[in-house]
Amino acid sequence: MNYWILKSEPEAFSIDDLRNRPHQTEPWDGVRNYQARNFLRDGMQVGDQAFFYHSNCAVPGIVGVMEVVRAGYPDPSAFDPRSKYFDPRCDPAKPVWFVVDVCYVRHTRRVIALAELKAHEALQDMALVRKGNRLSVLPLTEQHWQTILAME
DNA sequence: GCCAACGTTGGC
DNA sequence: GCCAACGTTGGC
Repeated sequence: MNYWILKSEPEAFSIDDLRNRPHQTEPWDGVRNYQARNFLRDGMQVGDQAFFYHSNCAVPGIVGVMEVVRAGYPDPSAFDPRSKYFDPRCDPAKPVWFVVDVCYVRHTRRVIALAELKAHEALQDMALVRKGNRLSVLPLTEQHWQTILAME
């Protein structure tokens, strides 16, 4: 069992959007960063738990919990000319970008704001709170996971 | 809207 | 392989 943080701008795709999807499940698409891609392709497994993080909004922070229900497979949006994530350099025979399917589990009881995460002593070594971090897919230790859950 | 951080691109 | 230019992310 692994733990993750997945970031999304709520104006593009929010925790409510995920809850409202058929089967409350959605491919986590559009990731175009190689390090994040590696986590999607090689790291994430069915049953892994992930926090949903709202970025680039009034109160950035953790808003919910998801579960990985399908492990890494090629990101269809990379091959779709109508998608905003279309990557014309990509060959379906040699996929570069990957997704996992995530399923909505629940909202956290409240937004656990980035400012609180930054202030928590036990989370100082978490990648999310380190300066300049821009990765949209981040691994978490089980200790970080439990610490954050206890902040609800 | 500003800007720091960081990734990517492409000339050389 | 270096590095300047440029684009993007995302907090504030």
